Amino acid sequence: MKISLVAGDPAGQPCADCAIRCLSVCAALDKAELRELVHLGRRVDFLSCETVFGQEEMTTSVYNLLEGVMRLYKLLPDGRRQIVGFALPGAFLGMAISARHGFSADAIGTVAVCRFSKTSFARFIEEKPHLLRRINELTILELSRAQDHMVLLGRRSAEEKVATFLLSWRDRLAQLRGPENSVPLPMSRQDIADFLGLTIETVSRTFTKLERDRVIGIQPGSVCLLDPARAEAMAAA
Amino acid sequence: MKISLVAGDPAGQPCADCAIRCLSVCAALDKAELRELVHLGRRVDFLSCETVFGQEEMTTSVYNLLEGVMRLYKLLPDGRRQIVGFALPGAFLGMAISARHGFSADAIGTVAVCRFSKTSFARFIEEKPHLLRRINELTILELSRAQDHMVLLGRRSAEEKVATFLLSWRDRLAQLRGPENSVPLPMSRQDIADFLGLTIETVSRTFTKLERDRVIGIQPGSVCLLDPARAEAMAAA
DNA sequence: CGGGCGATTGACGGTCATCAAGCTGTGTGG
DNA sequence: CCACACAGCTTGATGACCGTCAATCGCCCG
Repeated sequence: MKISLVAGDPAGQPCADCAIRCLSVCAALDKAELRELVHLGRRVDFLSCETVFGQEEMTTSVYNLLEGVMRLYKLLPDGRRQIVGFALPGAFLGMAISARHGFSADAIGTVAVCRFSKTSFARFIEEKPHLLRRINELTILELSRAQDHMVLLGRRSAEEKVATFLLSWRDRLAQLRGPENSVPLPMSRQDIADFLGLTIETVSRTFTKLERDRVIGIQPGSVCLLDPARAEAMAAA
Repeated sequence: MKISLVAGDPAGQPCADCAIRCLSVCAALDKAELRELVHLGRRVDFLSCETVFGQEEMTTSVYNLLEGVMRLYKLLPDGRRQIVGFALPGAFLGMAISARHGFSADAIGTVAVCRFSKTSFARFIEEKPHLLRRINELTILELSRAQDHMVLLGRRSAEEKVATFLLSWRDRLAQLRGPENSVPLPMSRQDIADFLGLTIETVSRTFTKLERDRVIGIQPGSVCLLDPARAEAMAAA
């Protein structure tokens, strides 16, 4: 299952005809700036489950996600995992105050990123308020998603969690590929569980319950939203 | 219970000798810029439990918290509440992409803020990359706190939640007022419960359990960390 | 003294985690 | 072509943790 949109030629003009430019941080740049940026960044590909960067590693690079989906997660010392988000093409990752990454990021399916050295990107950014503003906007958007997710984790039942997840994942995909009632789920049940603060068994049971109630249809690698209205009602806003 | 640090004279020079300037977004500004900013902002005071801004209200202003503590929370249609954070002096609130606030903010105890009209502040910010960078840093810090909190909400037990909360709240206060084993808790048990994704009863029971175990001492309006090491162990990193 | 609010404590039950078994689809090798 | 293995997912039985409901306490203030 690939969520990918085709990105620019890895060799030739990575930026000029980059398919996700309009979504990404680069949307803020003009042609001259893009030409400058080409020399700083480098396309890197990752296979499924490979780690792009790990929690506590030094933050040497920043990343622009071109194709694929990534899971961003934090681990507790005893191995419990919380996925703090899924990244889609256009996401800008690796910005951190501290010298070390606060979470790990790895590929769900194959992934392509544009990697920049943190220092050269920081130099590039200086005195480019429009780019800074764009980065700030993305950060605020991420923060707002995080706040929504706190409500989900702290105050919603298992059923509400699953319904909310399916709807908001559908909406995020719709922004990339247009509206669609079939919702691809490239991540595993375990990933979904670790995102929603549940166990894999509860996620599985809730999926089958939603299917019995004719709210969704379960297919390998995706679900179909048969009754979006009921799903919205279950999500309880 | 007041966490306040004295802020500048509301009449005279609100910025020049503002006690929290070094903590706030204004730390990025030089004297000339501060003089300019004085005319844009206006000090506003709030009584306990008054609302500074509400979820879904238009974002007409941005706020710099000068004194006091605020709770930031989201409500579900059925009234369930999740507190997404507590704001301390130096916090910069009200930045949002959307035209409406994503959460409500109200005063815990008396509060003083510096209020700016969003549009005039936006104009002031233009072409001030150093200020923009400072705002971005605060946003990233907030995002990082949100991610930590997602782990707490999704993957920690009640006891771990409470222990983690007490330690991290102590650490935040320490940044303002210096280290201290007595931890003021200006917020109610209900606030703590809604922050930790628990009920008030569970919070109360967990507090008394920690007291029985000689980890904390409970006083009206604060707790004393008797055994910080044990607390750290219970928090499980 | 009485009212009221916040916090605490207790009894009980439900939701979801845990443990364990079975299922399904895919790839592999005989 | 089929047996087998394996991983991911589903299903079932059981119980713990924490939510719910209710009573009580402590304190402040009128």
